[in-house]
Amino acid sequence: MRAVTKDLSDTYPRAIVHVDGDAFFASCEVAKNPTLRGKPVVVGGLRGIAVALTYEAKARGVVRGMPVFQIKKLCPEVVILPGNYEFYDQIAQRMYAIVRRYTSEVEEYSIDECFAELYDADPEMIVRSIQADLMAELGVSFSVGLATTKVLAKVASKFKKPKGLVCIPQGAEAQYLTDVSVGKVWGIGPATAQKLNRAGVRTALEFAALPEWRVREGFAKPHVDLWRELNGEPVFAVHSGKQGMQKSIAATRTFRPPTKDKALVFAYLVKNIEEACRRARAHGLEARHLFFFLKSQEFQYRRFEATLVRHTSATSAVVAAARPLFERAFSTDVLYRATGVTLSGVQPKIGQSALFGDIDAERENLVFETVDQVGRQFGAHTLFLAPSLEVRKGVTEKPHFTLPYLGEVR
DNA sequence: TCTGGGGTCCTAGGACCC
DNA sequence: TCTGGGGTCCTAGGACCC
Repeated sequence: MRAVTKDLSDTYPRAIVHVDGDAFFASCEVAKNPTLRGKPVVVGGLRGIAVALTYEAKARGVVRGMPVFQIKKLCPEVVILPGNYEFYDQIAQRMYAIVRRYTSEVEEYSIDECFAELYDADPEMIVRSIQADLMAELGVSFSVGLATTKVLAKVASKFKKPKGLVCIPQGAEAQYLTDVSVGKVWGIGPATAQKLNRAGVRTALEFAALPEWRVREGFAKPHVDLWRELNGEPVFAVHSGKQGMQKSIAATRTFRPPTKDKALVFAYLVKNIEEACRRARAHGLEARHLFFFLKSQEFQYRRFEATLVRHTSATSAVVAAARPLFERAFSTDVLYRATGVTLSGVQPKIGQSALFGDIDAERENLVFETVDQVGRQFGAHTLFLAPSLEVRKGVTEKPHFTLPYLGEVR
């Protein structure tokens, strides 16, 4: 224990916190349904593989990415749940709000993580309090790390999961980095880990101990930045507010089997556009640029982009921009396996007054507000554009009717 | 694993200009 | 122009993260 009278500005010239959910999706399910507590619980995602699992499931040998049928064989008593991202997002919003009670500098890094910067005299006491509040109010446990940089705070929060509370004051870095393999450091992926291993660097401490000139000579800027952060020099800022704003919205889908059918490929593309626009509207965002790609069975990409006539989140406007590009892009002798779309140049939707006079925009907005309302009431994608009908074979037929800007709708 | 889906950032190299 | 050395802007794609 350090003497309580010690001046903490020496130990934390900057106090960066990282808060990280423990088995987050699975924990949320347990918080919602307490009878699951203590049981092996798995949240399954696409195509029936585990995307999150409780520590009880982990203890029985279940791992992320394991197919559901295999999990059931391994552990018949396991509870498998489909996953409810909207609910997890609600818990995440409450998590951010709790951390904001202690500082306004909060970066919403992902659905189960945030960074924050503290300016208090005793940051170690504050992080204990944050962690206790999260546990008490959400019923979900978080691991919390405190250090002098973002990269070190990440090391700290990961150091003792679950329910870990690890503080790395200035000067104590080495003891925490010595057992961390270099590939586990935030920002070092497989390619760089391999390169470092070939150079004889295996742990985070060995990387941090390299002389600066070697790092600058052998690596690009991102890894020089990491090296500096591991050595306690703050490079990465905590991005709160506008800086943290989302810059693009993407929707991509691989289809099986791959196809040469032009109408079908276009239908998938329209479906992706619908999805991206729906999410943009849900977040009150509008986009200025459209990017899309067609991906062949050989993983060759053809990319296209267009600037939209104005900032918009109207599906019809985006489809209208995409259609002529698609017509030119599509090749009849290529086998396609996926399409994807990205809306970029994203900004919050401007108010009615600023749009005053733009009748087209007003009407489009109105139409899609209706679409979203119907979606909320009857399930997303109850209404959709006629071209994407191709991908909905097998869906029960509904009476169809026509709406302005949407064309034929079912 | 024969290769999911949603994001961000950086860099190498070509085109173009002086 | 038989051609040196820059800047700048753009794009394709790599690398990484959750």
